Amino acid sequence: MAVCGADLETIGQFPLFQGLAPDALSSLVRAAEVRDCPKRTGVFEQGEPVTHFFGVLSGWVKLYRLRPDGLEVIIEVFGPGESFAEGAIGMADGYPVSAEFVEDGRLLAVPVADYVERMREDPELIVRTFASLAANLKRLVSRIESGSSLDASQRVGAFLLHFCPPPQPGGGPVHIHLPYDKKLIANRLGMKPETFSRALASLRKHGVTVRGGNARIADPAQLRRHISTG
Amino acid sequence: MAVCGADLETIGQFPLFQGLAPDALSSLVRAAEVRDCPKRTGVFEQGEPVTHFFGVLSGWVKLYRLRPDGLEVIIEVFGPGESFAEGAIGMADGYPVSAEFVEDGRLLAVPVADYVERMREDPELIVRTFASLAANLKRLVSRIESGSSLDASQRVGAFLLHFCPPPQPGGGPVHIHLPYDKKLIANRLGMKPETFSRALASLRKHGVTVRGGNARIADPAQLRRHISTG
DNA sequence: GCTCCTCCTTGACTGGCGTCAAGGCGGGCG
DNA sequence: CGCCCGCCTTGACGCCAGTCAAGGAGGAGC
Repeated sequence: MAVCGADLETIGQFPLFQGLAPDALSSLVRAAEVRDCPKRTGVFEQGEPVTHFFGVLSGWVKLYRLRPDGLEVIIEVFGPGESFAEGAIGMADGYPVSAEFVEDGRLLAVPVADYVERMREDPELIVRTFASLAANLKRLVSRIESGSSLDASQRVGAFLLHFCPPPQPGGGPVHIHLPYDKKLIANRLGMKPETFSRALASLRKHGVTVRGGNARIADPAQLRRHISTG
Repeated sequence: MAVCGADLETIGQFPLFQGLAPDALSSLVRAAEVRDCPKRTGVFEQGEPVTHFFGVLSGWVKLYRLRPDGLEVIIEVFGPGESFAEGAIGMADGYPVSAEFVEDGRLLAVPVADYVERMREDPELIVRTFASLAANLKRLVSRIESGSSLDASQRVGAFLLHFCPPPQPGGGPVHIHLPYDKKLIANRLGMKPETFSRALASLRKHGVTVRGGNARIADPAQLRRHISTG
C-alpha cells in the first residue's frame, strides 16, 4: 500500500533519512510502499534478485541463512527505526540472506532502481546511505569480535546491555523487555536455547533477573564489568 | 609517492575500478598515492578519523580489533587486487578496526573527500562502490555463518578451498601456497594455533597434505564434501 | 658447523558448550 | 475448570577446542 502521513513522520525519524530536505524525502517515498507484516511473513529469500531495500517501521525482522543441512544461522535482527539490505544494492547475484518477520510489524520497501536515481540527484543521500551501511557493517564486525572472544554468558550480557539507555553514571536498576523469543535470541547470539537459559541463570550472580520476557538489571555498570573482564 | 604507470595498470584491474572510463580512472588516481609497505607497517588504527580507503597492490593486510585484554581478533585479511575500508567512508567516529601489513607489499591510498566528489560526477562510480562494499559485506556474512556452524577442521578446509581455482569437474590434485603465517590463519579462522595445527593433521584423511607453507589437496571435491556434510 | 630463536607440532588435561532427555510453567481452548 | 501443547528450564554426559607444557624443524647470524 502507499505511504500515509503517519508513516511519513516515522520514516523521517530513520537515521538513514533523518535531516533530509522534506521534498527530497517525499520524492524518495513516492516510489516506496508500506506493508503490514504479521509474524512469519517472509520479506525476501536468499538468492532472489535485489529489487528493494527496507526500513522497519515496527516489529522485528530476522536476517538468516539456511545451511544445506537445514540449520538456520541468524545473521542479524532489525527493529523499529532500522533499515536493512541497503548493502544488497550492489549485489548482482541476489540477496545473500533471507529475511522474515519474527514479530508483527510494518515495513517500508524502497525500490533500489528509483533510489539510485535519487542518489544521482542528491549527493547528500549518497553520504547518508554510506553512513547507514557503515552502521550495519560495524554491527557485523562487533558480532564477529564478540563471537570469537566472549563466552556465552558474556554475549548474553552484552545483548541485554544493548537495550539499556546509555551508561548512566549513578545508574539505578534497569528494566527491559526481551523483544522476541528466547530461542531466537539464542540463535542470534550463536548458541543453543539450553545454553542461553543457563547463561541467564549464571548472570543472576551479576544482578540479572529474568521473569518471562521481562529482565531486570540491578547495576548495568557491574554487568558491563563482567563482560570485559571475564 | 605518486602513482606510476605500472601501478596504474594494476589499479585498472581492481574489481572496484574495472571497466571505468580511462579518464575517470586517471582523475580518480590523481589524488591517490602509492606506498611501499614492509611487513608490520600499520595502515590505520581503530578510532582514527577516516581519511582514506585503500587498495592492495601486492602483499597482505590484516584488519583486526584489539580487545581491552590485549587479545587481537582478526576480522579479515585482504590481498592483491582487493580494496578495503570503503565501508568506512560513512563512519563519523573513525575506523572501527586497525589495519597492518602482514607481508611486504604496496598499497594504494585513496582520499575519501576526493572520492566522494568523483562519485557526484560519475554515477557509475557509485554503483561500483556499492558493489565492492557488497562483496566485503558478504565476506563478513559468510564468516559469521561458518564461525557458528562449522568446526575447526571444516573452517580450515573452507579456507584452503578459497585458494583453489573454481570447481573443476574432473579436478585433479591442487597445489597451493599459504599466503601468510599459520598463526595468522588460525586467528583469522577464529581458533588457536594448536587447534589449527591439529585441524590440518585431521584433514590428512581427506586428502590434504601440508609441508611448510605448501599444501596439496588431492581432490577438492572430496574436501568440499567434508565441509558441507560434516 | 654451531647456537639461538621463532614458528610450528604434539601430548595431556580441563572446561565450556552441544546433545539427549525429563520435567515445569503458562496460555489457548473446549 | 481441566486439558493440551508450546516454550523454557534443568540435569547428565560427551566432545571439541583452549590451556599448559615440552619438543622438533628451519633459518639467521657468527
